[in-house]
Amino acid sequence: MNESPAQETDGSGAGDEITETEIVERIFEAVMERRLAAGTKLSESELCKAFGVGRMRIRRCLLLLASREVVELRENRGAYVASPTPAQARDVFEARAALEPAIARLVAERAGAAEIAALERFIAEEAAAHDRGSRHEAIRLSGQFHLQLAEASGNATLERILRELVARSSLIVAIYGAPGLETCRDHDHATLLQALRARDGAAAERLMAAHLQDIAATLDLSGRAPAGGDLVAVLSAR
Amino acid sequence: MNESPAQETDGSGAGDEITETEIVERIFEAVMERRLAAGTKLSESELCKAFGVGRMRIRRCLLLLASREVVELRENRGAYVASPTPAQARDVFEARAALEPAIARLVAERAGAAEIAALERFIAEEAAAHDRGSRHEAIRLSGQFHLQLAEASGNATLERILRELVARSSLIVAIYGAPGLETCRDHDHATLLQALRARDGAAAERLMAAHLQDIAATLDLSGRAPAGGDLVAVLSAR
DNA sequence: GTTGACAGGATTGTTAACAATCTTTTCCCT
DNA sequence: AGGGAAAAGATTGTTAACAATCCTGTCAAC
Repeated sequence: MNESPAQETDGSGAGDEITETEIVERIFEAVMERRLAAGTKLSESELCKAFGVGRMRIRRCLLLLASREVVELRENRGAYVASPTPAQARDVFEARAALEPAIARLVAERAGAAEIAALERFIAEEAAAHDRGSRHEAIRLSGQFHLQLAEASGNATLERILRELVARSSLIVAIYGAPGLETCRDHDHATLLQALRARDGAAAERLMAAHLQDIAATLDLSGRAPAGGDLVAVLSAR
Repeated sequence: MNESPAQETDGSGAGDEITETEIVERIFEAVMERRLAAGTKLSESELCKAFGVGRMRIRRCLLLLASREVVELRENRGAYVASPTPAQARDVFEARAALEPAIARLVAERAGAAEIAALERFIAEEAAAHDRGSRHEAIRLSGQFHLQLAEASGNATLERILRELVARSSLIVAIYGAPGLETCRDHDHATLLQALRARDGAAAERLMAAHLQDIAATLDLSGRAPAGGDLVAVLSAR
């Protein structure tokens, strides 16, 4: 119902080529910022037009996105933005609970002053967006903070893994989260940053664990998956 | 120099189709079992013949393997089994240090008796292979134990992530490990299993962390990456 | 004898057409 | 009028040919 999911800003000019990595990144961002909702169909021809590339390139991108479970590939049906099941939602937050406290500790112990300063600017933006009431911006920055932290850890593998988990978390919170609580509490981020500034790895680890648990606690995973779920179960429930 | 890297056992019969997931899995296993060494070229035509599928299918598989950094795709040069750099090696073991203790705790707290029994059988096989002196078998089972543990955690996301990390670890140990210490000490695995049987999550977590640290300690990451590395640096070193 | 360029062969990357499947519309029958 | 089957259209999956790049072996020049 919206316009093209992740459109080019330059009007299909015969300018420079876009890299497949950039396309994947663009779709990742669109998912994280909630411009692409779970279950949205990603038609090949539309994506070709949107990015101005051939079909093969798009198919490669969709395969890459599917390998990270951000999109779902259905046989002869096409690509759809993933709709995580309750079990998958639990898996994702369990994985984050394992990874992110360790990441926070790494950052506290080894990140440079410049990187921590960058995180501080980030939090300032986040708070400003929140006060300003720009919901999309707040959601974007909230997720981005976690990614920025992973980047500051200096571990490319952890960063890549977390990118996947954060994108999927965005879908999960949209589906199972309480309405209105779609962003991390910026206070949590600020407190965590204090521990980082103090180089207190143990505190950073603990605060991140608590922060993730708070987020997971706002989810209601009791029901069945809404999108793509069992229709008869949904209808027979009332 | 060897025969085909991961050959079909049924002689190219017009039997049943092989799935792309299975091809990826076969190559993953070949890497984990050291039948495919770091830097080995994976030519498309050879893989097509080996698995009896078209080129497109193979290219998709190579892209999936590249997305997990198990193979490296060089522009116009083809696909090669990845040769992790020292920095990547550090990243991989840092990620494992974050994930696997948490996995061990999950298994201790929630795995069924049947799954723990399966792990016990595994360790028995491992010890037998080790005593028997069948090195390949020992390496295979040693890595497989960690995967089996992830599977027993009941978390599909953690399992998938760890599969990637274990495969890459196999390459890393082959490159940077001390010769002869290419397998986990089976005693570590046995001790860990005791903690799992006792449902002692904290102990399992601690033992796994120590186990991974032991493995990482046997690596020598001081030099440059041998395969694909900077040749002048290697030569000017002596 | 060694170095450089050049041509031939092989391999990878891309494009386009074709085949198969799914979705939607239309039309006929009850 | 409602339901269902069949055809038309659209979308995805696959195959094959083409173009571009790289590697190898040969030959000439210094």
